[in-house]
Amino acid sequence: MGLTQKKQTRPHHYEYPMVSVTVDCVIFGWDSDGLHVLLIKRGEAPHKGQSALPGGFLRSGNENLEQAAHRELYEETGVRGAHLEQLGTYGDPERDPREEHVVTVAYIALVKRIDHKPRGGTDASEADWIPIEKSRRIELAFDHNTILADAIKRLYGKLRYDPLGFKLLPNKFPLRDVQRLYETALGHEVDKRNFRKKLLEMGVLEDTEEIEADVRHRAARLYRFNWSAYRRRQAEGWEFEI
Amino acid sequence: MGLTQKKQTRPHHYEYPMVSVTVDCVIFGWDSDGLHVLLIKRGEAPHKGQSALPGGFLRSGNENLEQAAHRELYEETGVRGAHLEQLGTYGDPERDPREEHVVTVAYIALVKRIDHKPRGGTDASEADWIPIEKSRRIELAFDHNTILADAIKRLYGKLRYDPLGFKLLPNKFPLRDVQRLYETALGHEVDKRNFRKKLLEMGVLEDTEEIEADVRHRAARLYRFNWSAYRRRQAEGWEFEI
DNA sequence: GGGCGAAGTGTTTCAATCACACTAACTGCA
DNA sequence: TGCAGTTAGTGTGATTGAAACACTTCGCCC
Repeated sequence: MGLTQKKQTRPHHYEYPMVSVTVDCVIFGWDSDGLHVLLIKRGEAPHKGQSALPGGFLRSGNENLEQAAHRELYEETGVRGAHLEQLGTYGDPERDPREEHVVTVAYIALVKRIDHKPRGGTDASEADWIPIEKSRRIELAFDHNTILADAIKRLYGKLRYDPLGFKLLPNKFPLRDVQRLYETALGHEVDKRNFRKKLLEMGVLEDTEEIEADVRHRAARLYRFNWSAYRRRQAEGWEFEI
Repeated sequence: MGLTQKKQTRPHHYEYPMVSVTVDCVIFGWDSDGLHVLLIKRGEAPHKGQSALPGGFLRSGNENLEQAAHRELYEETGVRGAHLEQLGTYGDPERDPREEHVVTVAYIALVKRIDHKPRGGTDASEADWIPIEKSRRIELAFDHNTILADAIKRLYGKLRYDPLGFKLLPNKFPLRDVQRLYETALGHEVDKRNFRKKLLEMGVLEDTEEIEADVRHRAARLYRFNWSAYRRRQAEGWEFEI
């Protein structure tokens, strides 16, 4: 298909202005210092120089929405193969100052931060990991503050009954980090013993028999999330829940 | 704005074919004989004559997505003021056989069936309530089987922790109907005594002191869902859950 | 080797859930 | 009018899961 133009007949609604479709990504990353979101500085108008969610136009006819999200993710931030899920679609006619009506499909992306040092892409002059609470106070381009708030709400809500959090943590992690992530999502502290007991009794964490390095205190054991054990238990009717 | 054309500049992606945006609605309705979904028979190509979800093109520039969904709902089925929530967006280039790339934003609509006798609109030669399990076996136009399946899954999942079900039931209902609705959603039977106890202890149902009429057995008391009591409890941190 | 910081570990109490069966009310028909 | 049929309405005890709670172990650093 490539750059070939399709015939542009529009039988039902030729009387309405053109629509453009973009995809935007809310990219979450975790490190020992908390949950972060990846924001870019816009390199082009509109809102040039302002912080924004990475995203761009759908290459219509050539790709589906999820492919577009993966592509934009890579082009703007160098992130590949992230876990992606659709958040929602934002289509207020006034949400984008450009001439045409721009409807955007927002995705949540979860990446293991350790694998992804951000880099700017063509559209983005820079990309930076911003701590989640700080990100809420930055004035973003378009309606990206709304999208970001919706994404955080969705992520926090979903973590409780979906082991999505392990897409954020590195492959091997101490239980402490799992607990911190859940404390962030739940908005309150949890009891260490109860938390560890519950988590380990699920039977989906594997002890790697390794311990963390380069810490200046007693080193913790590292665990790994066993996705196939998880799917097996799930198939038997069990459900993950924190 | 109306029919005025906006200038059709497309700075970033002029090399790609035109995109059209539609909205489609999965309209759920309940009656004593179970959960139903409203389907239309398409009056126009493509897929003329085939069953489909009601929907149509976004009047770009003039309305936002939710307004479009409300409008299509009314135009095609006569349903007004339904509870609407966005389900997701489907954008595979091959999902619609028409020339342009048609991206559709799907909505879930919950209506009190008693208020809405279906009628066909301009695009639809007829609209009919179809029992939910039967609807899954009908071959629908476009990718509407996928959308319908996603909608059912979402509805069933959400009913458990959101009192959404009461948007489907009439204003006054016997507890039996609530139980039936939840049994449908959960996929298994529940114990009557435990169910009633849990529901009533929430303090969000009001006894109307009326009983149902025209039944050939002992008539049940009718209850009403008290939305303001619900919001009050919710504001105190309580959460609805079945 | 003593102090610091975080890891790791069980038991008891309390609250929620689950399992379970009979009587009451109304209708329709003989 | 009473009997059969159908659904409404009601409480208790057993089991399970959740919550509260504090001390010892380990390794590093000075």
